[in-house]
Amino acid sequence: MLLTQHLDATFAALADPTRRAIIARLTQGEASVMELARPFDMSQPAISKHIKVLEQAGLVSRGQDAQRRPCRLEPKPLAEATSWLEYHRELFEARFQRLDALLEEMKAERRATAKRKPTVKSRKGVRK
Amino acid sequence: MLLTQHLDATFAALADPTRRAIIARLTQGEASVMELARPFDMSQPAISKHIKVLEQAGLVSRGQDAQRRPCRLEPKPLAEATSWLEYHRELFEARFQRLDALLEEMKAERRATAKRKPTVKSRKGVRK
DNA sequence: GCATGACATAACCAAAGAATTATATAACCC
DNA sequence: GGGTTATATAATTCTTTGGTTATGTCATGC
Repeated sequence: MLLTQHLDATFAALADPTRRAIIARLTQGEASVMELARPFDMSQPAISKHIKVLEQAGLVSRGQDAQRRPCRLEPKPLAEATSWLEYHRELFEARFQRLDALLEEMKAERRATAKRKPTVKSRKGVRK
Repeated sequence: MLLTQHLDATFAALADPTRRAIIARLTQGEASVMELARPFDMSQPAISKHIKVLEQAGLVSRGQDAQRRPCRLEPKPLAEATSWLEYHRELFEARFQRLDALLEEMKAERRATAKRKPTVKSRKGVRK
């Protein structure tokens, strides 16, 4: 599967509060479906479905322990999601620093050429 | 709004490839709806809807420039999402380190009490 | 004032998602 | 083997989502 589809599945899985709570629980170690279901006011099949979503997104994998199917957290998709966010946040920050630099530059420029002519029209929204 | 609802909205917004592409574009600076729409084989209203989703999640805010409504990226929701992921990844890692320690401990124990009696039943899936 | 360009809104549709209840499966325990 | 426990699957319902086309709005520029 492509990275973009991974991310689709991962972010979609993370978009549900029940599923995030399940993930949070699983950071503390493996748990069976029943254990995961306990805190929620929700039917067992509903929890099973949530787990299936997490599993299909690769966020969770499962073992076998008698009748139990213990769930454990898989770090990779979380890492991919984090990585996407970090990467774009950095791009954005970099842009901001360039903007800062540009603003400084413009300020200097303005000092140099002060009051040559009035600005034509004030436009809100800085455009590239 | 509660943090959990923020996260619902943010992750849901991030779960769509078109919206992630829009975000990626916006790391490079503001853009109008038309500019954002250009790369996609999709109607303008479709893009407007995606932007509305991003806006309602707080990921994007908009200015006014004549008839244009330039979009810019808002870093806060991205930061919140990243923070949630980082936090839980750390919890998970910590757990892993404890598990490592435990495994070491058990290994030592096993060396000390070697072959006292055979294990009762092999159970797959480590339970807490 | 009127045509144009940029965008939003409305009405609609198909597909996906989140829940339910009822039922099946499958391993254990006596 | 039969009851119990853990979990999965099926059928159903309701809502949300992601797209469409058609139309409305509003600022601009001639």
